[in-house]
Amino acid sequence: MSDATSGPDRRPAGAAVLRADLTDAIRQAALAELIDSGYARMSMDAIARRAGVGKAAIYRRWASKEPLVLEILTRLADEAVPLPDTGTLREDVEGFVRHASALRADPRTMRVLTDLTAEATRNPRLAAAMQTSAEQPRRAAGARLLHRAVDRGELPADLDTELAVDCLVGLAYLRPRTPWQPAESLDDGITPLVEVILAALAACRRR
Amino acid sequence: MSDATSGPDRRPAGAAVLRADLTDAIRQAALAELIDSGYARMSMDAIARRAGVGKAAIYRRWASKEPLVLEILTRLADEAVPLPDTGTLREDVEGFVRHASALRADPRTMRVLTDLTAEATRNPRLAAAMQTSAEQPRRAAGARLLHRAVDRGELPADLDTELAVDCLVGLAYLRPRTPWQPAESLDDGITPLVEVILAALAACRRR
DNA sequence: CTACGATGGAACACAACCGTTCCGTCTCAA
DNA sequence: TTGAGACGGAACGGTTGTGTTCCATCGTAG
Repeated sequence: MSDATSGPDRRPAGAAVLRADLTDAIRQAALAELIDSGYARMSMDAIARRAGVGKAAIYRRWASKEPLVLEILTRLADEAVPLPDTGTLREDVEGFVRHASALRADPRTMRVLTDLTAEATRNPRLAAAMQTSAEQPRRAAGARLLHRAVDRGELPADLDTELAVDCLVGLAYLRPRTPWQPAESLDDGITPLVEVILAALAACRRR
Repeated sequence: MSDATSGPDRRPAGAAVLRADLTDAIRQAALAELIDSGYARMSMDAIARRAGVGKAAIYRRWASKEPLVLEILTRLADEAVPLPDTGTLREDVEGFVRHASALRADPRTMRVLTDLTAEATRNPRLAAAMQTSAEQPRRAAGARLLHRAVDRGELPADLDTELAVDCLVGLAYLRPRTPWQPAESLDDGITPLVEVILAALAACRRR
């Protein structure tokens, strides 16, 4: 079948091309299903139904659920991580914490995040994608934020960057990882938390 | 059927009682399935197969998968949280961190933890059970540890306990929540982490 | 204009799971 | 000794999912 049209004069053929709008509708429906049902429970039938397409249209583009989800995850990650750069460590940290608590306030994000984290436990490809797409950009943003502070002399020159990033990310994203119950208006609690983070960062010295 | 044997002289009947060893075998098999497949994918058939019992034996004890898992979770939680009490804050914290990093080193625990966390996003009963069984005991242990330190004067009297518990639990369990990749021998990294936690705790003052 | 090929929709065969129901057997409280 | 009832095992009907295949239709590159 592969060379059915081959011959002395290969006519590369007429038209009919994957419609980009459908490709997009499928991606959107898949994300919605992922949010509603989670990775394990989401079904190709439901995606097709939701997108208003035939299942064939999906399988023409992706071999199965996994590559579809991986692509969605990668695309989501490409939406940049806003990196605060206010000129002072305190305000940068505050921006970082605010962004984290905004994540927590969004149940859709929470579901996808915890869901894929769990799934990554059993799926190495997904784990790699999560690390690349979710963890690394945030750690990188944190690291840049810290380096600037070191340059300004707001943090010790012998800062243990790895440990400091752990602390920054860990404390800022602490609550987003425990989905039990309502996103209390963290605005109240942000200032003391920033204070604590600053104290912790100052203690992250090498050796 | 409920009063088929009722009458003037209700004979409370003969014998045949749920066999405790089977009940236990089922619980064990269910936990194994939960670890291997996760909540969403685990099936009653697989549990029965694994336990070497008929499905009827399971449904005689639990109405469905949910109450079965809830019971298992509750029982696991009853295995006490070891609460270090060494007499100094530093050593208590170190014990706390060690226990957390031991959890991370155990892939079975990691899978169940992340899995049920994700599931809790969609199942309020499970969320409540997780909070009661997983979160509260650890927070309570942390709070007691902190109160002792305050009494000894190792922490300020106006300690914001809630925030401090957040920091302690958050920093100690940071890595256990991101399952990507190998449990690096945290023994190396424990001392600096303890140092950071101590600094953070000291900064958790009220107002 | 033409014909290539993607389209939505439907149906396919196959598998897994659920929760129930039926067996014939065996255990144990009364 | 008796009989209520739990036991393993098997099968049930119904539902849901997967990935494939067929169709008549329609948009479009050549």
